[in-house]
Parts: sequence; structure tokens; C-alpha cells
Amino acid sequence: MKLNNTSQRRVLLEELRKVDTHPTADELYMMVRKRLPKISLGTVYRNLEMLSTAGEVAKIEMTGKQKRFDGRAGWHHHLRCLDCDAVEDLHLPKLSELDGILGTLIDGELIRGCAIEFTGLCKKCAIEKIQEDNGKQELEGEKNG
Amino acid sequence: MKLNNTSQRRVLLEELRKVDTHPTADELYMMVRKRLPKISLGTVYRNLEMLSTAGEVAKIEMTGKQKRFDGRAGWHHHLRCLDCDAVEDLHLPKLSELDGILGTLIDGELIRGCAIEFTGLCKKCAIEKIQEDNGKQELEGEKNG
DNA sequence: AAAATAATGATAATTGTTACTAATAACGCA
DNA sequence: TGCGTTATTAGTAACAATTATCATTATTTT
Repeated sequence: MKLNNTSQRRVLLEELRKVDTHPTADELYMMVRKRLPKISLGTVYRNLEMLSTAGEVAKIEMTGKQKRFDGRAGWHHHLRCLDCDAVEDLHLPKLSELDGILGTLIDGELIRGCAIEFTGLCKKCAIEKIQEDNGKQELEGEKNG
Repeated sequence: MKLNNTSQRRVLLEELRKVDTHPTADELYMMVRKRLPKISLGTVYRNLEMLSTAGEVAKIEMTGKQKRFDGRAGWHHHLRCLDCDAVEDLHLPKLSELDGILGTLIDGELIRGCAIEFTGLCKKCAIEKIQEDNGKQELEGEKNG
């Protein structure tokens, strides 16, 4: 496959690599339109598809209804927020232990690859939740004190 | 949530638990229609959704475009076939090692759950591939002998 | 059995994505 | 630099999977 160097493709890739939020195609569409107001949503979809088969970006297609895209194509783990559905990168020492086992599993004949999606709270929602809990504790304290 | 005991729901669950193929909603629709010809596709979707939030069945929503459903809700691993897109259960000793690590990861505050999809060849396609390879080898043998 | 609630079939609407088209832009080479 | 070839585009239609709507019917509760 030969990929020509079009402004649409270049700007799309630049915008995607600017953020670490793993945007969906329509989010990317909004982002790119600030620089290329005439770009079409179809172009965004088409290029994301081509860039991901070319290995330039990673396509994250998991439990959500929309696909998400990651400007950094190397292997790493993602967490989907149970509250706001955002997808963020996950970096934990224990994950390399996990990758070790996955490596031996995928080395075999049967298994060729594997996709993982962790679920939990993203940073933003985790902080909000802590603040909420503190609020409740204060109320409890007033009641009981 | 209160689930009434309707024939549609009962038959749907029975048919789903008969097989180990992780059917999609429309496959299930075909299966159930043999016993309840007047059932509506919407009813199938609605009930699969309710049964899965009730924990009676498992919803497998991963890389494929269609959701799949599993009559056995307990935790186990799945493999999606790279050739035919089928989803089958995966049972390997090494997977319990994997589950050990996943358990400690999910025990923490940050991560609440995790979905894994392995990719490879299902039994059927793996056998077909072996037969193909044997065929090629025979041809090679004829050429070189 | 009557009232209250839940579920159904049929169909319309929605959503995310892909396919199509004629027009335009990028590329490779003389 | 100009010209033919090929790739890409914007715009829109088509698509497939899923969800919502709603009047009617079934199930449960009282």
C-alpha cells in the first residue's frame, strides 16, 4: 500500500499524536476541522483505517460502541472509565508481569494475539469520587458529632 | 429488576445454554424461531440485554462488529478465530497463572475489571490449515522426489 | 377477578461505519 | 516543467447492528 502525503492525512496524524485521549473518529473530525474546515468525516474514517493497517496508529476496538484511536502504536494497556467511558493509558509495574505471561501464551501455536481492556475509574472520575466521599464523611461527622 | 417468566425468555435462555458457540443476537433469533416462530428480533435483543445485566448470561462485546452471548456466565477466556470470526472457549493450564495476576491487579483500587480476547485459529480452522499444509508438503515431495 | 406491572410484536429511528461518485490533488517520469 | 497515472477527496447515500416507540397482550400482585 502506498500512502500519499496529503494535508488531510498529515494533519489528522498530527492532531491524533498531540493528545493522549484516544479519541473516536468523530472527535478527531472535530479536532481536525479547526485546521481543515472542509475535511469530510469519511476522509477521517478512511485515513484512520489506512494508518492503522499501516501500523502508524493503533485502533482500539473493544467494549464501547465506538472505535477509538491511539497515536502511539506500540503495545501498552488501556483502562476504560466505568463512569465517563474515557479510555486512558495504564502504566503499572505489575502489568509487565502480566505481559510476561501473555508473551509465553502467544508464543504457542494456538494463540496469536490478545486484546485486553481494563475497566475502572479514570483519573478525573477517581478524583471526583474521592471528593464526593470526603463530602459525605463530613456530613456524617456533623450528624454524629 | 424483576424478570417475568415468559416463554420467549425461557426458550431464549434454553437455546443459548444448549450450545457452546457464543451466538450473535440474530443467530439466536434464528434458533429460537424454530420453537417460537412469531418472536420478534427486538424481543431477543431486549431479553439478552436484561439477562446479561441480571448475570444469567454473559455479553461478549469485543473486536467483532456484532455482540455475542454466552450462556455460561462464569469467568472464562475466549478465543476469536482470525479466519472465520467464530468465538470459542479457551481452556489452558497457563490461563490460571494469568488469572492469578489479573486477580491481584483487580484487587487494587484503580482497576475494577478486565476483558480479554485472544485471537488465533478455532479448532475447525486449525484442522483445515493442517490439512492444507499436509497437501502442500505432498506436492513438494512429488516435485523434489 | 381486577388492577398493576411487565413484556411483546411490529416497525420506525438511531448510530457508527462503509461504499460510491465525480472532481481534485499528488506522484513519477520524460 | 508538463503529462499521464494513480491515489485521495468531499459529499452523500447505503448499510448493518442495535435501540426506541407504542398499542396490545401476558404475567404477576392484590
